[in-house]
Amino acid sequence: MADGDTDARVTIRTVAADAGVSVAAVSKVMRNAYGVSDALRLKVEASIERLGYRPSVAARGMRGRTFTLGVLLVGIDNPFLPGIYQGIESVTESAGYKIMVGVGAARARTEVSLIEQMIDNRMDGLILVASQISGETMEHYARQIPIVVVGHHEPAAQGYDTINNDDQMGARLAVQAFVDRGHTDIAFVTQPEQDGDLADVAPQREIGYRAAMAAAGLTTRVLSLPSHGTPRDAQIHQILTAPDRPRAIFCWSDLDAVPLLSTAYRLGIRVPQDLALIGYDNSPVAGLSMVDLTSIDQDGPRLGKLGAEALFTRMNGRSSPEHILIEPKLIPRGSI
Amino acid sequence: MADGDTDARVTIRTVAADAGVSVAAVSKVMRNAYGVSDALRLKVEASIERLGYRPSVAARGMRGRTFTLGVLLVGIDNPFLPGIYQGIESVTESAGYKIMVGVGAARARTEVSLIEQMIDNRMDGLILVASQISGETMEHYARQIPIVVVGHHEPAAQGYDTINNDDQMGARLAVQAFVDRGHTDIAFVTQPEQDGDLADVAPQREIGYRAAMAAAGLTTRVLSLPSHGTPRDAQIHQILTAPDRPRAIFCWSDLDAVPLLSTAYRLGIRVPQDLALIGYDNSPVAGLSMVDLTSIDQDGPRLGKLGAEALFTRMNGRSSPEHILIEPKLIPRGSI
DNA sequence: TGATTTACGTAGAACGGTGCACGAAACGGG
DNA sequence: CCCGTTTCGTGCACCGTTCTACGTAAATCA
Repeated sequence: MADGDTDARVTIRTVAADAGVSVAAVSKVMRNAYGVSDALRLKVEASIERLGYRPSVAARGMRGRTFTLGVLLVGIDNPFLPGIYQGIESVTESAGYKIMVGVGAARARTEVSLIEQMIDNRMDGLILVASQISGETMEHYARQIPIVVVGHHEPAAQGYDTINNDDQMGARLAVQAFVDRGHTDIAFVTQPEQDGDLADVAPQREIGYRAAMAAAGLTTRVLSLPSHGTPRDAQIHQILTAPDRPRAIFCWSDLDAVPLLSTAYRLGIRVPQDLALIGYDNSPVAGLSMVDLTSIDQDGPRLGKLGAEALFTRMNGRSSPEHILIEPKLIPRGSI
Repeated sequence: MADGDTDARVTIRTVAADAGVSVAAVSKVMRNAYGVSDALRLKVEASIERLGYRPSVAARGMRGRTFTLGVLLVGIDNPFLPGIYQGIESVTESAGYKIMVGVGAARARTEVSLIEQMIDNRMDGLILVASQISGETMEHYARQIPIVVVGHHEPAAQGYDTINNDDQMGARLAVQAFVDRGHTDIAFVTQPEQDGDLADVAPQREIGYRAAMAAAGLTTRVLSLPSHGTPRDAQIHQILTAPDRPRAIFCWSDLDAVPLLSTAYRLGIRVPQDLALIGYDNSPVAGLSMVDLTSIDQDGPRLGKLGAEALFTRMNGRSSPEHILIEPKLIPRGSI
């Protein structure tokens, strides 16, 4: 805590005057640049300490780096974000970088505006988590600032990197788990793709589901939960009360799998006897004993860590794209 | 989307040159300041549109306002934050302000550093949600930037505003609900206060609990979940397997009430027959049919909305502090 | 019609930093 | 002892805005 109660901002000039050196000298000490003697450094550091000086990120950003990274999250209530964030933070903290978060609310408009906001704040790099933005738009911004995308597939992207779990494999793991338990009537519940965008995780999981079902010689059945129109709860209710309700459901995300389970419970549908269920993301709720939902874990902390590391190498000049895929894992619980 | 593929940044000078006017004129148009003819405005706006110009927040911050607010959140996995955030956003969005979020990880050190980061980024105001920072430190920063605190009691604060639900009343509602159902053995489960700080919500709820118990002529019993040492799960396990396990528990937050319920379920303790439970925050999980946890709702969206509104009036010059308390509500469910 | 106001547009100095180019010592080799 | 290198520290031109002060032309008033 600064002991002074001075309201006037301490600037680099204040420090320079206090230490009896030039402004440039203080700047050099701050950036520990070349050409500073120990004597000078000590003097300046003493003044900085005494005055409680902090450089203005805004001013600094106009020429050099800000040592701030932007992280864009789809929302704030998505249970798989905390793990990723923590993974990112573990890397950036030790590197002395600060993080500012933008909350996208899953609307492309908002996300674009937040990306621009981050660029305008002169951040040094961006990590976009589960972004809804099109590959083309992304390339556009990637020319202005180093970008890494986590949780969105775009394997052909040139200007930025992508870090993902292998969603197709995750889907195969789920189908396989059902098949192993003798199921044949396995449906896939998903949210509809945004304007035909196969890059999102849900379509990827659907591809994996279809492939696995075909390999097992089973017929596919895809149920969609449109984001507009009837409320999500009603849609889920409809799926569960339909006369041809599937015996097993692989749900694209715990985000919908948990409400699905909750509704089943309310309807008196026994799980797993009447309905077997597998979700995706292995959210904390899935692990509660009264929920006990089998789910595919994609190791969020690892994704975040890899994302941050990729961003750093890119910020340090790498220009060839990097597209990493890690292996998901099935966490078996009582719902199958 | 800008159609050009120019990597060079479009600055105010580019626009000025393109429109054939001075830099100051463009600035005036941007801020719709006084002394701009329609002809000039049109010319400039056309250029802005054509070039896809966006002012640099960083540069702008060096003299005027940035139209950016900082929101500091305790964590990212806390279920009562989304509501508050949404409430804040509903106000700021229509006012044309952008939001940048800082994630504090419930560590005072990190929070302070994020506040400084936000000041250094020249944000126009700050909303701190459930911050752990001491009142004294807060006053210090409040002299540098308008601050509103949500979810932390400091009714005597001079330099900043606080917005809260009435945590003492919330606790009374919980105790009353138990008493109405004939309970007498009612314990309060809480996390220990950080360095004797009574300003936090948990101690406030404890005060309310003690008062309500005294009013009902019952003896209090407070069980603490220390954040260090044994893991949270083990502590909960211990409380539930103790020979003198309470018949009813009022838990300071759903954050702990849900795991409590989960462990009870695993141990075969029947709820509410063997154990009645009330949480706080009415998190989405509490409403799931297999959880069905009674909880105190504090109307997060309203807290957020009031917080943002208070911040705006403060940014517009109000200097007298404002301390708002709203009424919480009990949401009865199957756990009592 | 001349004086005064009003409206518009422009220079140019901030703002708080960075980083290049340069000069002055100090150093060291021949 | 002279001259080329280093090593330090400084002056100054940026970065992209805002905003005050000012000049000029048009409009209003007497």
